[in-house]
Amino acid sequence: MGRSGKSASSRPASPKEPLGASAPVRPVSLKDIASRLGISIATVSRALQGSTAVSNATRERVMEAAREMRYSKNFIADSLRSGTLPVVGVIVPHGVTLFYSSVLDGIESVAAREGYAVISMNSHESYEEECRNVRSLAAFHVAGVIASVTQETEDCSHFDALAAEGIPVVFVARAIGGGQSKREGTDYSSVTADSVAAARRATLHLVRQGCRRIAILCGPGRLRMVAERKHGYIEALHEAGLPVRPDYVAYSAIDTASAIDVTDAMMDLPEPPDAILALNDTLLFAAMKALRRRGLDMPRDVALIGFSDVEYAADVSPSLSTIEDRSRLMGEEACLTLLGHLRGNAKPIHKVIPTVQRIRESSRRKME
Amino acid sequence: MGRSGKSASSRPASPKEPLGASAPVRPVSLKDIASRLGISIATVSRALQGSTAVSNATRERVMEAAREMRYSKNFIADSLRSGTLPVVGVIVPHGVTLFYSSVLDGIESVAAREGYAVISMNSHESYEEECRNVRSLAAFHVAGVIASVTQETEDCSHFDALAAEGIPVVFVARAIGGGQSKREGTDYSSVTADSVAAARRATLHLVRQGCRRIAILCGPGRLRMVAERKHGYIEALHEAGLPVRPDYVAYSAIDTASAIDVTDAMMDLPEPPDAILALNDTLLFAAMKALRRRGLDMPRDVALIGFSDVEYAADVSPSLSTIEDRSRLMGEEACLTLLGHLRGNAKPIHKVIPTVQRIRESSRRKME
DNA sequence: TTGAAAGCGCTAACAC
DNA sequence: GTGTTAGCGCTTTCAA
Repeated sequence: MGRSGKSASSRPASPKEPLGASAPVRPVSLKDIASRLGISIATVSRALQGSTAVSNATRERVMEAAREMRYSKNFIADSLRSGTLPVVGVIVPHGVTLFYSSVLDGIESVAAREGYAVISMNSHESYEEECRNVRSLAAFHVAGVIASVTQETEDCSHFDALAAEGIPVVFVARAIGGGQSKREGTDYSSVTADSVAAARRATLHLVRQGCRRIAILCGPGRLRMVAERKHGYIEALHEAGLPVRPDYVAYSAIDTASAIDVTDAMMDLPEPPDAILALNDTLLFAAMKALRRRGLDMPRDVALIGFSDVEYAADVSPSLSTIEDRSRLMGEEACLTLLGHLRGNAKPIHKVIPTVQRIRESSRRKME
Repeated sequence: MGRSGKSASSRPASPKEPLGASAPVRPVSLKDIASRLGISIATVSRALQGSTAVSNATRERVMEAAREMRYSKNFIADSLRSGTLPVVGVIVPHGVTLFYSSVLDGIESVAAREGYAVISMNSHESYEEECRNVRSLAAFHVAGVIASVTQETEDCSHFDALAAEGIPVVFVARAIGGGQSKREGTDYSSVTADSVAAARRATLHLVRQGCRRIAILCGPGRLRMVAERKHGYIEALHEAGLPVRPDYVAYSAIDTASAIDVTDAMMDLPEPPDAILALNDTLLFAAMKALRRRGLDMPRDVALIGFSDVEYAADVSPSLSTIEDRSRLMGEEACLTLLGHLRGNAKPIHKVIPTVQRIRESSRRKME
């Protein structure tokens, strides 16, 4: 455990604390208030809870003493009884992205409003670490968990341990199975983006711009989200009566260099694409760079649009058309869903959040 | 409190739980193991701690039973005794930036390694909220706190309440007073960027590129960091024998539209700048946009460099020269410093982290 | 209206 | 080597 609280708990009351490290003093407890007022701990507890079973006079005295002594309730003691901390646990696959930090922000704001704190953990896209995180949160007896699974995660059985202890789980952004395709295991609530619709709409936009050879630039990943976006793309091509060409469906590792290579390879085809739909911001910016290097004009030679939450997409030249996930909203909704479960609603809920499409210079050939 | 744990704790054991919400069961405790094995709770506790005062046979039996019964230690009970949770509290002024999310990531990785979880709170640049956050963390009895103060925060006395309870505090990225200018209050540890050196180096780089009319584009904010960066800029001008012209020191709100206006105003001067140093990424990208709109070439007409952690700065045209804070490292160092305090080191430590300068097309006129 | 006491899970001091 | 017990701070019966 590496607990060092030890040193603080066994406060040796050393006479000469170095520097401003003023002697650690036990925070005031109900006992302190009680003994000061010469009444019982139970009465103090009741008064502080605003119970009507306490005389006004007593309550007043207690309240004032508490204020004066700067009493603050010890959640831990409380939690030992109730079995859970007023804390929402969050697991994200990688924290250092605008997307996840705003999901987190959304969760946090709703949680804070309801008196819950947020413990967040990072699985770094590792299934093993995700399992560790789940165990940690269980050990902390958090009230509930919101998670975005890793790319490696193929089933959610490791979350069942939480459910077994009565800790509700909500998946956000990345879910597994869920929706209709419920499998043997527990069905968990989820809040996800409407990926199919988003990709379909973006593709149809490109069609309306006059593009006929529309490519899609995907990351790797077995994520449902990727499959859904591809599905929306294909759906749109069908609707438009355009063929689905395998050589226009490209996969790249999620780094700039790889994505540039993959884009170059597509543009080297005998019939290169006249539009690209990139599935995330790294791919989007890399595609832009690759096209510019080849001296191609966007959107004239190739129209470009991609999923991205990077605000600076609007500032570059050409400004980039993007599809934004409403990440903060997704966090908020996930937390609201969790709070619902915490209040007793046991039925899983599946929320689908629409995306926002921002058409900018990189894909606009004509006014729509 | 809005505690809904209630429902979970008073588990009504309703016979027909809807769906997979398997009946919430109290997690196994030492007591369960003890009674199963017919030994005392204390022995189980000792065995699990690997105490030598237990026979190997007993230890084995306990270990196996624990594994089998999927026992996991209840931190809360433990913490009720020790007075603190194995949790590091973090307060950031706004979570939704690459900078703070990587600081957080750095903190988290070090904390996790030592068995600590991380509770993060967002002050949204509001002094009042920061105070609330501090109180919450105190109420949670976190082991220690790492904070980045808001722009409004002018002193740290609200953190003294933590120190008074023996909860160590470390400031990261944004500190107050500190260093030499210690004031009456407690002196807290800090981990900050070497802002003076960073701005000085960037300015000297511009000088070496042949720029003589170097402007600085600042955000508002009374942050020490801003003052330091400006100081480094001025220092460099002095060194280079260049005058400090007040009309080249511009202030803008931190949004693209304002920054574009401010940049335009500078470029409308009779003697417009031939270089701009932007103090954050919003200002940097906005300046780029403004200059491009005026048909100015970067770096020929105006050399541009700015503080930024946005990786896509490398992908735009011209690629942008940047000064990056080593945000993740700052988080790691802050957490290490905190752990040091947790282990008993009471002396405040002030770490200064150097920045990384990446010269790209927007400011490179010649090889250096 | 108030108090006394039990108990949440765990550790540590003190028996034996 | 193992058991017994007290106690961390709080809420909640049960009595008075």
